[in-house]
Amino acid sequence: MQAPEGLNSRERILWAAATMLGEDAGSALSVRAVAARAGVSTGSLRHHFPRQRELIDAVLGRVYDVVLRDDTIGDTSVPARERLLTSVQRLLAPEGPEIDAREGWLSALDRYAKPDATPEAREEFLSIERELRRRVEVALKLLQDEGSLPPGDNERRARFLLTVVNGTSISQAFPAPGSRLQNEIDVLRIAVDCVFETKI
Amino acid sequence: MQAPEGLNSRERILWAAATMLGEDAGSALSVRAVAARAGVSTGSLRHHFPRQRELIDAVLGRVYDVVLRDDTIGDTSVPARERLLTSVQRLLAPEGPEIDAREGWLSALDRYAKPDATPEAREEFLSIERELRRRVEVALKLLQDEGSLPPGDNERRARFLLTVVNGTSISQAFPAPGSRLQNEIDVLRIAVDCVFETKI
DNA sequence: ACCTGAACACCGTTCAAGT
DNA sequence: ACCTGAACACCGTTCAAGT
Repeated sequence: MQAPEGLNSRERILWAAATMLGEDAGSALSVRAVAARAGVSTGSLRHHFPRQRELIDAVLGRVYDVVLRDDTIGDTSVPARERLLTSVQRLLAPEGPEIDAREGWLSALDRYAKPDATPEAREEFLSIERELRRRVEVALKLLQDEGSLPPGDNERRARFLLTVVNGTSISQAFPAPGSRLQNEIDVLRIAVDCVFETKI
Repeated sequence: MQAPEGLNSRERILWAAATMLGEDAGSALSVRAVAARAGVSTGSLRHHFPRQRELIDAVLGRVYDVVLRDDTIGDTSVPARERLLTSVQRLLAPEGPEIDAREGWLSALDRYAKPDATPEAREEFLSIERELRRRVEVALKLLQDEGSLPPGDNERRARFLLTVVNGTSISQAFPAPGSRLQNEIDVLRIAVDCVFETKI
């Protein structure tokens, strides 16, 4: 596979990395692999993205922009609590054609949580987490500006909510007998209530 | 540093790996580093531990034999909130200088979350989770009987707290730059506050 | 069986050199 | 500014060869 013509190097690199994210779990975003698919040298890649993490952050930022574009966090006809709940639920199971099940949080976890995972894989996981936390924080700020959420430390709140999402994803990974989905939504609801009701 | 004499190669390797776990997070367990400290060749290391994961599993298995026992949940001289916090913290990170909960959790996830994991392995993971949830529930009941915790659904509370613990363990597994431990305790504290302050 | 060390195929990063 | 490709210092794994 080769990058489409008419794109500058930076765009070709991002395109190459994005296509590789969609492929099977084994294909990590190595400098050489991305550079080859983009049709540029490793040096050029490094010129645009001095560290590997910057490349990964850039491509994930773009991918998540597409996936989470239609966020209904601003729909004031729905109670703020429900909107936040929907928002964090979405982090748990991203939908849409660009991201199939492989790219979901669970597979990311499965892919990166191995003891012998490379430091690069861990970096990639961390940048996904950063991106998600950023989005939760944006949602919280919106609700706060709107007056629906009491003033508080949104960075701390976001960290808390994302931790609960993480924990819920483990429950998803190991479905227990019984109505698991219900349990998971229930736990998320507790966390959202916590954000609204306790002083954080 | 060099491995103590009078140990066979396998033991020297495990000793070397164990000492490296105790050092700062940056020092990964690379084949060459462990072999060098153990005073053996990489080939010898590979003879005893054909894959890197087997080495890591082996050293963690040994290290995890040292686990917590004394639970101070009943010590009424300490505020109930602090006792619950300590209790759930303990689930997360069994203490001791040589223990690294991070790697332990990772290897657990790897063992049980793989697609080709046996049903027995998943069952084992689920039973560990059940056991932990049971412990949390017992702690909650104790605090409730004592009058420190408002009446509520302890089963639901326990499920919530364990989910947070799970999520926190992911954060531990992928330590972000900054004071990670502080952040994790902070998140647990929010969850414990939530249990005490909101109606669950 | 146990051990050696070279070799292989990767990795991220750096850098002198070109345009 | 943008790009090249070699070089450096790592990785885990394999393997013919020794004892």
